[in-house]
Amino acid sequence: MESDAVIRVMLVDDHAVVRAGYKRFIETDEKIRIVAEASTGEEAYTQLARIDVDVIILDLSMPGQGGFETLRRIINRYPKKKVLIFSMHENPSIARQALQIGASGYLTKSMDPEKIIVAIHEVWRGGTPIEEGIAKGITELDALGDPHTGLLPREFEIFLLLSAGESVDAICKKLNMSSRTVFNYQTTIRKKMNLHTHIEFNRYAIQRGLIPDTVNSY
Amino acid sequence: MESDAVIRVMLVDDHAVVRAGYKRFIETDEKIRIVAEASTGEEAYTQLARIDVDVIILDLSMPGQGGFETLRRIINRYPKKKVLIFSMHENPSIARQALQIGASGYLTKSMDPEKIIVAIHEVWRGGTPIEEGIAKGITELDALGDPHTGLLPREFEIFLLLSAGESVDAICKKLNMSSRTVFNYQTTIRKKMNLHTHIEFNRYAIQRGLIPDTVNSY
DNA sequence: GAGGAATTAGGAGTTTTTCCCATACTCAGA
DNA sequence: TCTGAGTATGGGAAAAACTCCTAATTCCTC
Repeated sequence: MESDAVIRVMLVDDHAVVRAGYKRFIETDEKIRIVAEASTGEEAYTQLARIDVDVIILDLSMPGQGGFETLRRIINRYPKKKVLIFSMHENPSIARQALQIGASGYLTKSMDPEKIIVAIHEVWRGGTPIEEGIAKGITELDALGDPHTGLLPREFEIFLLLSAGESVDAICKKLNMSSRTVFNYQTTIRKKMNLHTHIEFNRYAIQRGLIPDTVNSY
Repeated sequence: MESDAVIRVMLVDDHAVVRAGYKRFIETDEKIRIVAEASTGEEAYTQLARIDVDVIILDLSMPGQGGFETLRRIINRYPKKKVLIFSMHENPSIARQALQIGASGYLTKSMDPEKIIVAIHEVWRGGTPIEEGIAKGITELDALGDPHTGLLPREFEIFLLLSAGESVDAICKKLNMSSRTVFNYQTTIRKKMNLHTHIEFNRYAIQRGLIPDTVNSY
């Protein structure tokens, strides 16, 4: 990787409008070229087999197999590639989990557009650009130790899905795993967090901003 | 309003990157001009006092006073202005609510970028552009009516308890009845109301104010 | 490359839930 | 008073959801 080579970037975001938007923006830097785009995790994964990219810019909230699962698979199969999370979630717990899985950076959609370009360069140099507010939040979280911070990455992921009201069936389809596994995760989550019903899951998650409040947040 | 005048548009979206993105895109149509931008509802409202705009493109999910509240205020103070909702939520009941408050259209971020421009023109001509899938969902919702009015008194009572997060066990103790009975009620409620999980029970009940919102009520 | 953490899942048993009844009570109207 | 529609209650049997224990596999780290 020579320092003056062009960085080949893939954009993964399910909102075509949004993607089209920041694509133009990013391309104003001539050291960066968008060589691939995808609107689902599956599509992204397929494209990676054909197209050689350096940095993947990944939105976490996507239909189908979600952003976390996509991240996990990409990291697994292509450990050398840099995945830069570009999410609308301002939540440190989410960022923390993504970084733990192996993301190389975490940006939010509310940040200054200019900084995305800077971050792409930084990530390609081996850095880990994280939005300031988020970074601060993560260290605070680490200091506090909420019950959910004791969950393993996979447990946390399943916890979020359950909290959002997804059925075990839907989850095991989404993550391609046996229902037994999901049931087992559910049980350990219940024990670790001392939450009993799905409604309690939901309340907990909403209270900490881990999922949006479907009832009131619009 | 002459038909060949330029349409003055304001963008309200808390994600700067996203806004910057579709701003460029929309401006490729020379009949439309972005004359104002805001990243919060409050900011949008303030700007409206100074800047004359025809169409407001409003994202629903925003921090602070949410999108709904912003919509309500704008409609209230400036009933002549067209507000076009541009949301990532594919949910018909959300769209229904927004239109009921007075929005002039509902688009989602997953739709084809080209169509936004078409929709802006349509809204300015007095139309009500609504994404196809969403429109279909709304008519389905309207056809259904308020499902909980079809519950028998006892069913409704148990529905409320379940919605509040009480377990079947707790309910059968509280009401002095066999757990089988409560289970049976639960099943018929699920069928009558077409709600599957307890989280859905909870959301439904909170949305209609049938129970207090434990998460946000303090 | 041994040890530990994380992920996945099977077996076996328990609990919850559905589905299809049956019974009993109430109350309005013939 | 009888009748029948609507409501309230729950049993039996089967299915689905769930728990708990154990184990294989991979992956990471020292």
